[in-house]
Amino acid sequence: MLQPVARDRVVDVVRERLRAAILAGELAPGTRLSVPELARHLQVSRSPVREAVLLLVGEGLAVEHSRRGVEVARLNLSDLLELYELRAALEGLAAGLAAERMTGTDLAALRGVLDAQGAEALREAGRFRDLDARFHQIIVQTCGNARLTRYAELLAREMRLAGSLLLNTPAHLRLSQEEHRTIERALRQRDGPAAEVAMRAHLTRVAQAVRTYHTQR
Amino acid sequence: MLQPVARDRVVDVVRERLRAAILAGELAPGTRLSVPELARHLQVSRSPVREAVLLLVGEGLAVEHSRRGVEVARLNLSDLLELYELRAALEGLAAGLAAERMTGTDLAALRGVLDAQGAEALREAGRFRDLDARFHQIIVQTCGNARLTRYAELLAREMRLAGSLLLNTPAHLRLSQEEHRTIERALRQRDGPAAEVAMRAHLTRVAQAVRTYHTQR
DNA sequence: TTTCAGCTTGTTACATGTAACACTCATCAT
DNA sequence: ATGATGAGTGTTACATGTAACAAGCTGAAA
Repeated sequence: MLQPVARDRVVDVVRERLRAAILAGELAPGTRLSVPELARHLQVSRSPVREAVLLLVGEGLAVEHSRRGVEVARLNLSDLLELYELRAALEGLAAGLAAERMTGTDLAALRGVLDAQGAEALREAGRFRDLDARFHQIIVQTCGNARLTRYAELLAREMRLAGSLLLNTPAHLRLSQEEHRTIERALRQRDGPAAEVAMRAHLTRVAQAVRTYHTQR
Repeated sequence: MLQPVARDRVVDVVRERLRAAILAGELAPGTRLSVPELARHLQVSRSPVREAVLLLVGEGLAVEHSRRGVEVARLNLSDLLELYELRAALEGLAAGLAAERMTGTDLAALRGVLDAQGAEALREAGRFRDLDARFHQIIVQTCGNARLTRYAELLAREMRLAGSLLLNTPAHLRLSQEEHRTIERALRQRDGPAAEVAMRAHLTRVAQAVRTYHTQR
């Protein structure tokens, strides 16, 4: 049985490109997303660009000012704390559910991420963050609740807009990795409640670290 | 200081109209949302209709089939259970936060809803459901986490698409009302943890009721 | 200097044109 | 009957036209 081909639509390509550009920081928070300009750059007409931009607004990566255009979302400290608060609830739930549903493949993938992080040591913060994101993604993708997966991924992505508000010091990364190991252990033992608690504790602890770091300074 | 006027854009009007029509059941789940047809009916051009339809997809009220149009979302039992599971986590968090932030006005509004439900008795299920929705809405709107508010409202709305899967018998409504009272009490006493637990228990209990009702039958 | 009308520029929001596509149904060969 | 084929219809996806609008600038009046 062949899959229907479904060639990518222009709007999908544009959406991916814009998303990638935003998350890579090429389109920094606050940058105006001018539809005609983007259309010129991407060599397509304005229609699919307009749609793609509106989709980004729906994803929380951009904000719309009625009749005055769209700009890349700017996150302040309280936005970031909001996001952690939400992620703690959602991913806690996801981890609890995932504990019961994870396949051997999933567990191996999780293990792979942790090992890669170990090997990577703390050489490059960017790569480390990617693995961190992958760790969380695997869990929310195996939780079995499609909407939960979707929202958790949206929140995790949106969070990347916080840029310099995120903590990248070796000490913080190491601690996170430690907590990830605890979560992975609970998942491996199929202990749902423990996984849930560990995940929630992890994210609330990070939130707390962010808060104290940025308010005492 | 005057507010900027910000006349409604056509796309906003259309979005509201379509949303209302879907939630009222005038556009039943599964109905195709043909952009040209809707544009003709609403006497506007296709552009704002197309945008509005895509926004509804983003809200979860409609689903898109690439190159084959959009239709009003159809929810089955497992979708509904997913939604309850998510709402339990999100609104549990919201209730816990709201306990600390509710103003006297908010508490009075909550009380008002409960009283109105009492007066309404169980005469009309539709009206009763509206008050039920309002109860939950007040709480998520006072939680202080804007994103949490937004997602919780989206989920509550989406749930209304489940139509006949929802339980409307007097016994169920009465039990829900009872649980609402418990939640309200915890909020009034500013007991965050109790409010959180009560809210989560309420929604998981309803989910359980829905599950058993529709699987044993 | 301050302020404000008027011009300029670029955009948004909406309208409309159209090629490619997806469905239906009838027709025809097997 | 069954399945392939092609016409016909309506749609999506993309392109483009344009009025109303927002923001910035300039220069004249206060």
